[in-house]
Formats: sequence, C-alpha cells, structure tokens
Amino acid sequence: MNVPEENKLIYYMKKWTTIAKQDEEIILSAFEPFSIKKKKDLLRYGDECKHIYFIVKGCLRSYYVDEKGNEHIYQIRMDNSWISDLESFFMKTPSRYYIEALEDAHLLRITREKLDKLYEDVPTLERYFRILFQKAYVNSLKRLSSTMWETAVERYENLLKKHPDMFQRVPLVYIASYLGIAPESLSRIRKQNKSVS
Amino acid sequence: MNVPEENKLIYYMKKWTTIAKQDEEIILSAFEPFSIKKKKDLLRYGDECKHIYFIVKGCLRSYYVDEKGNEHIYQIRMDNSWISDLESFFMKTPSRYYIEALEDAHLLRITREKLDKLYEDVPTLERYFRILFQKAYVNSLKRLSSTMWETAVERYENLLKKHPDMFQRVPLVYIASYLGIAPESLSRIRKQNKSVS
DNA sequence: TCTATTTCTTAACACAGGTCAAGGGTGTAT
DNA sequence: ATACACCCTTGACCTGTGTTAAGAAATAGA
Repeated sequence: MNVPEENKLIYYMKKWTTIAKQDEEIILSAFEPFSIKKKKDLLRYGDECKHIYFIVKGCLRSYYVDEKGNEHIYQIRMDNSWISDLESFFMKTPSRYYIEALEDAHLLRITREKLDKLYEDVPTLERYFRILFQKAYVNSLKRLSSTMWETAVERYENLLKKHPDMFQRVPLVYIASYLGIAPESLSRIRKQNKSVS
Repeated sequence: MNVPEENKLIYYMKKWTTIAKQDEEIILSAFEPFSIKKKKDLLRYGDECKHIYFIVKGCLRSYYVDEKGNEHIYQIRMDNSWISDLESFFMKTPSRYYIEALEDAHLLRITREKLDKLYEDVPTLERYFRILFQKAYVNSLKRLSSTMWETAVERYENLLKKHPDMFQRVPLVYIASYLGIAPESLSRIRKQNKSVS
C-alpha cells in the first residue's frame, strides 16, 4: 500500500465499483478531514452519531457500558476501515455506544445529509456501500459463530493470525474484551501458548 | 399484513425505496417461485449457493457441522425474510453451511447473474439491498454483543419477547442451538422461568 | 388404537472461564 | 533518579453451562 493519504478512500472504493474521474472530486469534497487525539471520544453514550468515519490512519474502539459499569468492546478498527454507530447514524437515535481513539487518528467523516446527497449525485456509491455492508454482515456472522461455538483459545489464535498488528498497537485488556473474555483469561491463554511453541 | 402472496416481495421493497409501477414486473419476473418440503435441504455443505431466497411462507434454518459432527445453527428465518449463504453466493465459493426447511416453504429465488442484471435494470434496487444489508449488519452486531455479554437466561427472554411465534413453530433443540446453548440448558432455563411467573 | 420416533426433561458430574485479590513490570513526566 | 500511572500476570476459588445418560412426554404413522 503506497497510496497518498487523501486518495486512500477513493482507492478502496474503486476496488468494488467504478468511479468516474469527475466524481472523485465530488466524493472527496463531501468528506471532511478530522483528527482526534488518543483517549478522546469520537462518540459518547446518549449522543446521536452524526457521522460515519473512514479511518485513514489510527486505531479506535467502540464499546458499551453495562449496568454494572463494565465496558464491553464490540469493535476495534484500524487503518483503512470504517467506524460509526450505524444504528444511531441511520435511525437518528441516541447512541448506546462510545467510540474512543486508542491512538492519535486521522479520519474522513461524512454526515447523513451529505451521504444521502452523494447517493443521488454519484449513484455508483450506493453499490460501494451495498457491498461494504454485505461484507460487514458476512464477517459479523462469522464472528458470531466463532464466539458462540469456538473456545477462547481458538478465538485468540484466529485473531492473532488475522490481525497480528493489533497485538502491537492495542493493550491486551481491550483485546480480551473484544474476544469476549476476561483479561486474566487472556493472560493465561498466552502463557499456555508460549510454552507450547 | 394482508398482501397477496405474489406481491409480498414488492411490498417489502417499497418500504425502503421507491419502485416505479413498470419496474415491478421486471423485478418479479427475475425471481422464480420455488417450493421445498419440510426436512429437505435448500443448500448442502460444499455446494455453491446459487440463489438468494425470499421466504414468502415457511421456516428454515441454516447451520454448520463442526469436526465432531455437532450442528450449530446460526440462523432461523421465517416468513418475509431472506435466507442464503451470502459468502458463497457472492464469492462463488463452496458453502460451509446447510440450509434446511423446518416446514414446507414457499420461496422466491434469484441467481447472482439475474440479480446483477436487475441492479442494472432497476438501479433503485441497489438501495433496497444496501439498506437490507445495513440492517442485517446492525442486527448481527446486536446479536453478537448479546451472545458475548448477556447470560443465557437474558438471551432466552429476549428471543421469547422478539419472536414468540418461533417457539410455536421450531423444536426447542434448534432454538437452543440458535441461542448458543445446550438443549438441556434451555430446558433448565424454561423450568426456572415457569416457577417465577 | 397401538407403536415408533422424535422431542423434551431431569439429575449427577466435570470443567472452562469468571471473579477477587495481590503483586510486579514498564513507560513517561518531572 | 523518582514517582506515578498504566498494564500485565498469577493464584485461589466459584459458578454457569456443557456432558453424559436415562427416561418421560408428545407426535406421527400404521
């Protein structure tokens, strides 16, 4: 990957749909560059999620807090992917989640109004997002079946295989929560695996 | 709901996007009515999933079989929803799932080729499926967070609230698997709940 | 109606992973 | 160099759910 930062979004969109040269400008101008510092919130519980964000560079987590005050991370996202609370974004409802930067991050964001406009101006984008959500849905089902029917050890090993970089960039407490286990359990699993290999 | 059977598909599509009168015929003719008997397979492990199916009437489950031969149900779908193995359907890969009818079912099916053609002929359908997958993704994330962080009892009660009809139509063994628990556990939970209420 | 099959329940036991509590590293700011 | 966060690990104990095995209840077929 050696695409100039401002063109990464277009680069990824072109993987799944064709975009005319003159439309590139229209798309880019609908997005607004946005930066956020480590540990700052992009979205807070109760607020409406007004944007969807493309992560040009950085790392963020989205989580909710249960009645007992425990945080549960359901997404960790890094470079070149999207993050948002889609339900809040599309339904205009208050979010039940937080989104927080785990590293200083550089994003491109767009509001619902501008996105709706963009769908009209560049209809082929409807296809891009159709494919994006289609894939996100398939991945989510895979993750679902893995949390339901694989052991914590298997899930750990799969994540390690699929996102080794995540272990360099994200504290283990968060990865544990993302895997749906206690940090102590993750610690034990890692100890086990070390002695095996 | 009192829509004639053959128009149910259009009826649901119109909820999320506008469809011109003359396009309705184009859409319907791209779909093929298809019936399947109880206990018969719509899709088998290793086969490519050639269609996506709209369930006009009936009930189906999709599941995979692990190395030990245990079945794990990740979807139970009833009237007016879609079923398929999207990964196999879109990537043209062999499916890792089975889809089986739990009741005699009446479906409308479409191939990938016809769907691609339909996206060209009726561009507004791209929007319908974008919204469909968007919603499916959001629901899948909710189900994910509930299997990760809610107890079996909570999941049972939520399902009972959301799909009480499912308990009338689907054997409890399947519902247990769908909830990610052993049938014996579901039995215990139901016993508990009875004595409370 | 009788029988076979499928579905559901119960009980005893086992175990993965959670919880609680404590302690040790490591990085960063002063 | 020191202090303070932050992060990770360890051990002891506990609990929810899985597993195994058996039998009861319900349903469908003859």
